[in-house]
Amino acid sequence: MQSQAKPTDPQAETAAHDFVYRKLRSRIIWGEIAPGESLTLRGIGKEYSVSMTPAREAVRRLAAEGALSISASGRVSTPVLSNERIEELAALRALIEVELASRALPRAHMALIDRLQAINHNMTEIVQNRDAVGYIRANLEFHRALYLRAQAPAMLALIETVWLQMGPTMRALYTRLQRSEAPHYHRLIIAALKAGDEPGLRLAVRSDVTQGLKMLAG
Amino acid sequence: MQSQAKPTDPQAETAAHDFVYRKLRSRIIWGEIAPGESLTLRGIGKEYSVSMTPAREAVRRLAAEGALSISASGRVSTPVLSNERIEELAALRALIEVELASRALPRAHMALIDRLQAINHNMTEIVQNRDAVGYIRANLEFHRALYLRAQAPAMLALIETVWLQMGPTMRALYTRLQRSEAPHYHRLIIAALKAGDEPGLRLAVRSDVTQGLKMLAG
DNA sequence: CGTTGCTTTTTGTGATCACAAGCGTGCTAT
DNA sequence: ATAGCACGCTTGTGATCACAAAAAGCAACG
Repeated sequence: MQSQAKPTDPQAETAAHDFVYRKLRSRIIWGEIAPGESLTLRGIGKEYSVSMTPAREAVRRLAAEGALSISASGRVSTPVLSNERIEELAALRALIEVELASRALPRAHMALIDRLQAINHNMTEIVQNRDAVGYIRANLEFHRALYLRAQAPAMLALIETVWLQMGPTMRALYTRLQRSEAPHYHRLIIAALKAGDEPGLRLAVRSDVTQGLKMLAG
Repeated sequence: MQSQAKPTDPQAETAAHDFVYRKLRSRIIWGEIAPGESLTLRGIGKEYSVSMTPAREAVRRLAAEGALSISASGRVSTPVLSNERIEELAALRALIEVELASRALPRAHMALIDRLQAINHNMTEIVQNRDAVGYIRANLEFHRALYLRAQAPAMLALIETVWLQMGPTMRALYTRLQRSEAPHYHRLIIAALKAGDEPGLRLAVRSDVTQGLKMLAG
């Protein structure tokens, strides 16, 4: 029995390809998939109970965002980043995130600062549990919460594609590193926000973003 | 008679979906399609003699890059940008292109400067012919030639997606504007390159990129 | 004359299939 | 024992179809 097309909704709940896209995207951006790990369309389809068609569309979309790489023969895998590429992506993060933070600063209310502090507090616990995925997840949540205040959707979308590209590599980096404490630059960010200190905020964000890179080079 | 699959090559020449993607991408980035213009999968397929499948994949890829927007019901059209979004995209151009130019500077040979001058010279002719598409095309060629020297593929890829998003709107802007001369900031860029003047180069690029925006606001 | 209702057409979505290339495995020959 | 080759399985690609929803065209009514 082939029930053809979507049995119930068109894309009211969310289309199948979009559902698969979101699921995969989360796994990638949170570093749940190792760099260079390969995926198959049929495998993805089976995992989410859809046919190859929506799986293919989700994969194409992610590939367009740099979250997946497709070989010449069409094989799908998470990208393995060279050191040069990591440096570039970190530079992009520094460039764009500093701008976002700067734009968010005048709009930062107390509620935002409270939320950032709460997230940051959670991170100290996560770190003690040696939970790399949880760490990345909370870290992104921290940055996203801040940048949302910038009211700059295009910039936010762009920086998220950069995060996406770094996802698998970040996980490899963090598990190798085993941090012992929450990022202390986050506290500098919060302090600068409280003080309304723009230069300090820019520096703190830039430092936080490029800090991981130094460990890689060292 | 259904000849199923690709009759000759797998993706040796380039897969059908990739072919369609490239064609559409060119048309969009050069401003050959007006903002808000709508496309259909069957129409695209017919235009390039392929079925809906590769057309759909090309469209998804372009949508992921922001070159096309897809309505809640799945309808495909070129995006209509709000003024706020244009300002954001221009800010992103300024941010990233200044960085790219800066990285290209130490690598800029005489051959590059000659090429930039040649492109710029062509633009004066194109302007007199009132050829908006040709203008955008040459302008992008100018910038791309410069940024290629930066040896920063991730940054270049990112900025190209920004250009893509602005494509249709740029055309609307330039036809409305009817420039009378080639962009004079290009000459400042070339001069700064020759002199090895980094601050001057950064300022010239930033001015060139944000100049179009001012006309919009005025 | 405009508006509301229904019917027809258009359009995107997802499943399925045939096909070809990739890739690995195991066998054979030297 | 190792190198080369052939076979089979895996995997991506593209065409086609059935379906549902949205859009457009059309008619009848206020």
